[in-house]
Amino acid sequence: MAMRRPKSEMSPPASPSDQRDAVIEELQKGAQLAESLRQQVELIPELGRRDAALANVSDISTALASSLSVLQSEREQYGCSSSDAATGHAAGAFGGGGVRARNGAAARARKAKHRRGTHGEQLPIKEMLTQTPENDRFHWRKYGEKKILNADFPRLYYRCGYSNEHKCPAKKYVQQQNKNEPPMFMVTLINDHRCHTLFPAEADQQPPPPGSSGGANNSQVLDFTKASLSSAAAVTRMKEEEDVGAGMYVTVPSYTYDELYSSSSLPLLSPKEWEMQMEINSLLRRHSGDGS
DNA sequence: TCTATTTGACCTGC
DNA sequence: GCAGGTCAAATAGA
Repeated sequence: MAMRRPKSEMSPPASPSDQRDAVIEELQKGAQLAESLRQQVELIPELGRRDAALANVSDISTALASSLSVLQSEREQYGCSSSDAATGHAAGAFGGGGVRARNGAAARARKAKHRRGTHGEQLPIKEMLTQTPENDRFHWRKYGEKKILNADFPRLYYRCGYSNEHKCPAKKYVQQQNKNEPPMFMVTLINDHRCHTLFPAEADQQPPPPGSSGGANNSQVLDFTKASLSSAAAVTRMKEEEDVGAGMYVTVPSYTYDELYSSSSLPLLSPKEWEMQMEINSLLRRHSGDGS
């Protein structure tokens, strides 16, 4: 599946390094917004809501840090400025920068291997650092675990839970990066899902496809989609969001407040918190849409 | 009984 | 030959 990046949304011509610097700058602004949001969220009196909101903010920060990290590695790859203190600082502030640097060689080797398909074509790969590797709305089935050289933690291998019945090629590698509380995980997604149509609004009332996890004991089956989202609008928006973010894996919801929270199982943000999160999302969306 | 997970063996690319 | 990725039999749990 080809990356979707409408040309009509592209920025006016600019050198790649200029565009990259602009994106870095905007991401840093986003990081500052996320930090402001975190401070506000900490004032929420209800413990449950506060923790849930903090987790959301943490995810946003992680996505931003991951994006910054990707851009920084691109800079190095293209021989631009050898160091970027601001970027490094921002990434480090979220706890992922150093870890990523330490495992950079392994990641590059992994990427190089997977970019070649059976006929030498490049495979779509997305990487991100996150504290919640399971929370990406898809249904995954674990098929392997491997101790990786010079890594403190084993790598876990997942494939789409509908890989058989719908020939969905999506795979996901998850590797814990540190012993922090909560720990950070490097998530590598390979291939796009072809099973989007499995999650229409009515999916809530339908049993899983034949042969799938009808009686899942679900200790490792990661399926948040059907439980989390029930409105057709939200599901449609989710897919649009994935399309926009395909080039730079930043999965941040962009539904309206009422739309998403009409479903019951998601942690709640106040309208004000929601507004701030949407502002961050628009930054991310703008640059994932026109960045190169 | 059925389905998912675990884990050692095997395969593949470098 | 090594390391990473995948397979598949054994196992666990609902």
